[in-house]
Amino acid sequence: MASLSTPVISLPCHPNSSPPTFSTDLRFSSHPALSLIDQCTSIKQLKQVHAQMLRTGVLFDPYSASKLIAASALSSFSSLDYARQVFDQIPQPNVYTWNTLIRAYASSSDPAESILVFLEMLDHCSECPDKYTYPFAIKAASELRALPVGRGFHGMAIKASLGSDIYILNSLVHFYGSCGDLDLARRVFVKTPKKDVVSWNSMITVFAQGNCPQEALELFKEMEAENVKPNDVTMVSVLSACAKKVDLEFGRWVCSYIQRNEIKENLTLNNAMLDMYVKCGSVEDAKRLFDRMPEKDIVSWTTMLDGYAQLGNYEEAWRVFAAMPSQDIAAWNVLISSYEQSGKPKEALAVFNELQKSKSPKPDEVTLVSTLAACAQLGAIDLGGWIHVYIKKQVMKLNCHLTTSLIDMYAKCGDLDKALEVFNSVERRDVFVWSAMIAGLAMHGQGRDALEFFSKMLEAKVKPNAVTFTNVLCACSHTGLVDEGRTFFYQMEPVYGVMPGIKHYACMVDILGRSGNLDEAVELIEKMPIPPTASVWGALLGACKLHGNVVLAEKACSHLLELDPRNHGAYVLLSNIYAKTGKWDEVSGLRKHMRDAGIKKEPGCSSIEVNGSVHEFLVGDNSHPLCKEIYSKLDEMALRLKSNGYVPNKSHLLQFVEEEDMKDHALILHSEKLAIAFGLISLSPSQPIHVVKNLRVCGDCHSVAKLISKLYDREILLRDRYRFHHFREGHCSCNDYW
DNA sequence: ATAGGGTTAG
Repeated sequence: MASLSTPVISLPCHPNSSPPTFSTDLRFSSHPALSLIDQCTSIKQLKQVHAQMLRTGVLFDPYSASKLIAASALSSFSSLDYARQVFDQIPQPNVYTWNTLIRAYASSSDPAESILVFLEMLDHCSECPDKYTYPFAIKAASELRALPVGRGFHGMAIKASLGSDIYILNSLVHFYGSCGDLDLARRVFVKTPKKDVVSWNSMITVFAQGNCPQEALELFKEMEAENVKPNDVTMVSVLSACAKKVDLEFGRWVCSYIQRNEIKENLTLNNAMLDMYVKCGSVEDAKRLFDRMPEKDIVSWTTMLDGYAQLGNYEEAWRVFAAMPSQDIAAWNVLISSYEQSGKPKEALAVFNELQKSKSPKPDEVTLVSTLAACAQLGAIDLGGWIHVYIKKQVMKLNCHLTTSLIDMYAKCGDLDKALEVFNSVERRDVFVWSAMIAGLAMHGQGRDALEFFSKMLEAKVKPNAVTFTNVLCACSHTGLVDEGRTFFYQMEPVYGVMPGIKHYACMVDILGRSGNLDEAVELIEKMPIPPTASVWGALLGACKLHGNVVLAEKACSHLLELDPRNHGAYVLLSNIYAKTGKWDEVSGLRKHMRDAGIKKEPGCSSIEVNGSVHEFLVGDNSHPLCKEIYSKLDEMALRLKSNGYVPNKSHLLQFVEEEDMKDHALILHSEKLAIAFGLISLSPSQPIHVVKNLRVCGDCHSVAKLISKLYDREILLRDRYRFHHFREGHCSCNDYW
């Protein structure tokens, strides 16, 4: 195509002067090819127009060429690569042509290319970037969240005397906001001399998306006071702020404001209203609006679907799913993630299976993140590993979200080595990747390694957040690292600027209490700047139980029951304390109250994955198809245990268990024992037995598992609500500290 | 003659 650099066909009415200038040649602007560009509906048609433009020489007019490039770059049927080819055929692209390409890349999936084209332009274009170039280039920097790059553009614009162009200033507000620097965004906004409605919209959007919904709403009021008339875009951001604040009352007011002020209701605005209603929990308001919307798209349907799913109304959610015009991957994702997040991981996996069967749409990264989280909950390592292979096969790039999910899944499924392998294999590690790895080590009782990773994280200049500290303190608690825990806790705010939240306090009470520093734990609770929650008193109660402190346990129980009146464990424990101390009136009073209020124990449930399917067992369960075999295995286990000197352990001073549970019979039927028996039957001797329990493992089951691991020479991995127990040769990885 | 800002899933 070398001949294309000089036209082979002479141009119609082309001036004879050389070199030719193509700038504002109106003879081309009415060329029939130009109106054809807008009518193209396929790449084939576009190529025909392209050929015609080449033949007639119209392509060498920069304005016409820009139109072709814009059509190639922005239409759904074309590709930017094609636009780039067109661009490379233009002998002397002018600033318009460059701008068109920079603009197209800025809003493409590869905004970095926009920056590269900008740099190319500096080298190859005789004209300087102008007031149109900067907003596009800044947009690319926003997409990339490339703070230094955008700051560079800001400086260049000022040098080019474009520093007070309102278009550039508005783009900069948006840019600094999307880089997370709300302060710089605000400074540009404040310094904008004649703010237009877009200036206000940009700043309101920055606040709404930057987790400052209150500031967004205040700025909206300020805008009103300044008599700037808001438009539909303003209202979309204001509604998004209401949704973030979960402020239904103000959200409803905004909807009536829109009608009173005759702001035109387009599809996007209606969708934002829908989203606000759904996020504020009023699916009824959403439904009323949905029914009167003149136009609906996939976003409207997905928002309704989300609304029902979030409220746990799956019947209605599935109805919406079936009724929507097409089920894109986002719709599937809503179902999978809402099941996963509401503690229904089996249902989440069932939906994922359906999706696999339906062949299309293809799972995306969000699907895999939610599905991996469901695998992690269930301990379903076979499916989790399958997804890992799937990611590799699809040559999907492991971004930080997926990396975090894989590490979390492998750690929670008991394969810490695989988790470390994933961690070591990636280049980019953000704070969530590091935190997940620290949590993984912590739950496997490797507290010292967890702290080692924490210091490596600091060396890598990754700033720890509240989640990191929860995991670090958790590591200290599981390994009994009291001094380290105390140090980190008191360094959080002054050294790392992370305010200790309720979880950190609960963790710290746990660390102190568990290690016997009950007085210090109580002192910490008394000095808390935020009111203690049930989890804080629960941690203290657990410590009292461990150290047999009846007086403090009674105090912790009454606080706990005040905050969580349906806490079964606290009632049982309190009534056992009363029984031990002879306060029989209190005992019967408590028992009556529990009966009347219908306070029941959360049933213990253990699951085990065998050959890719998950089997669940409840206490004394006899619903499994292999029930007979399981129970005869249990009898055999009981015999072997007894002949090895095992005596059921039922004599703690403070127990969370009720009288009826204390018989040998009930103990042997605890769900984890059923699952272990099933594992012994159905897995080969070399396969470790992975069991996941929803509650904390009881002391008796813990000693039984230790003995079984020795007597049957099997590895047992038991994950309870708080951590892992890795039983091997009669020992547990928790060293009986849990 | 041309071009800047907004909503939905972790």
